[in-house]
Amino acid sequence: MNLNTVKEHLPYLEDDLIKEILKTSDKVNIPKNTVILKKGEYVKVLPIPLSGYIKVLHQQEIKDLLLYYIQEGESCIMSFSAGLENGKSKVMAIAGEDTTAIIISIENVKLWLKKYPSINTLFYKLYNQRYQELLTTINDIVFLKLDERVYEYLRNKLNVSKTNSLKLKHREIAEDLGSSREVITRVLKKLEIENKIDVKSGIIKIL
Amino acid sequence: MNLNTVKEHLPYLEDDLIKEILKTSDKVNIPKNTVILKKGEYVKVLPIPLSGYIKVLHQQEIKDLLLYYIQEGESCIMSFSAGLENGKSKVMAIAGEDTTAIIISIENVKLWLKKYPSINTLFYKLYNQRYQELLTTINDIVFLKLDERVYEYLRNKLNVSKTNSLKLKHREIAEDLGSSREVITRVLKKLEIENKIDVKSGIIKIL
DNA sequence: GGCTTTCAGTGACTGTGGTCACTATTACAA
DNA sequence: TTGTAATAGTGACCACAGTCACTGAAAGCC
Repeated sequence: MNLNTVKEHLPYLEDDLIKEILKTSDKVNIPKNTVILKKGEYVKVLPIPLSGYIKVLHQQEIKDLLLYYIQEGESCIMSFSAGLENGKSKVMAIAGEDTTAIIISIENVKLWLKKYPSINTLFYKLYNQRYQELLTTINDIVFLKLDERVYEYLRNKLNVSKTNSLKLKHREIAEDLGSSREVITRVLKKLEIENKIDVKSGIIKIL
Repeated sequence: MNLNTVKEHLPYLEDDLIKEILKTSDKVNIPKNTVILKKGEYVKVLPIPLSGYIKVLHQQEIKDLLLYYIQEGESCIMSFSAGLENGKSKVMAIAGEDTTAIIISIENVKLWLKKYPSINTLFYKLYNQRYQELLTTINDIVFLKLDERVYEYLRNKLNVSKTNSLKLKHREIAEDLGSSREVITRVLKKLEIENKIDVKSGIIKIL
């Protein structure tokens, strides 16, 4: 892994900092569906995906709810603040597909915050982005009906996975949206009849 | 307004910074229900309440939805990031009661970020707090039934207003929760029957 | 006092989406 | 190929909460 590869994903950071990140951090492969962080765990590291993406879920006893995706060059900034205060995570993070990521220790981030103030700018940017995404999530939940929510979910997922079709189990969609399988089946059928999506042998396309 | 008064509310900041805040920022009185920031407006100042509180709402065409309160010594950190990037606000801020606040210009904050790195720590703390509150809000919306949501809303409101009873119109509750008046009437009656609250001539107490 | 406006209370009705119970289909391994 | 598990599809049912159309009660004002 060289400087330019990382720079491509993290254009906001200065070279010295990237060098230091490379020196002290590991690059790891995370298979799809690996749990990276559980609710209640102490946050000790910060993963930054270079390929693939990470799903961040709100975790309740019974149901989960997808909050947002962490994509290339981003980071779960929210667990970072938890990390800074030695706090426990309130969310769960799972690899959405096979993902390669840089793993940075919170301790190092603390050092870099002092040495490289530019990192603050990046963090504020990321905070802002996450906040926007959370607002969108709230908006969808409160104001959209389930069929619209499913549609938005599919569009978003297509965007994040950089493909033009999705192979998803109804079960998965239901879990991400905090709904139930049968209902998703119904909704998908409805969307198909309305010519908003196309489903052929389990592969969903948006029209 | 002297250094100690402010220090009391903002214990994380160093004296020099507080002095500079005092020198360059105004203290203003904001009457209840004054709109401080609308959705879509550019964020130019950062209000920090010294007494009273500010309600932050998600604003949709028809309905609003209460996101959280900004209390003494806190700040709407989320509009701050919007401010940093010259962005527009995604939320609406209203004085929840008669409020006194320090008004800091974003331009000054930008300067101070470089001069006083300690402000970053404070901001991360606040970011984290807002994030937690948003998560709680999402949680309540998705997983709680309306009666439980109303109950949590009342408890929270009591906390924020530092009183032990609330004089609220059903209308107001409905607006904050994105529901409708009649439904709130029904729910309050139910909560009363269940001995969770007590309502006497429009004044609500929690039991 | 009466008059008007605002707020609260109530019953009837409805749509959405969650649950249950079951069948049909597909995928895959022995 | 057949058996088994996983996934999808479907109809019946129901609870929650939103809407409508009112009536009743309080509050404010001349």
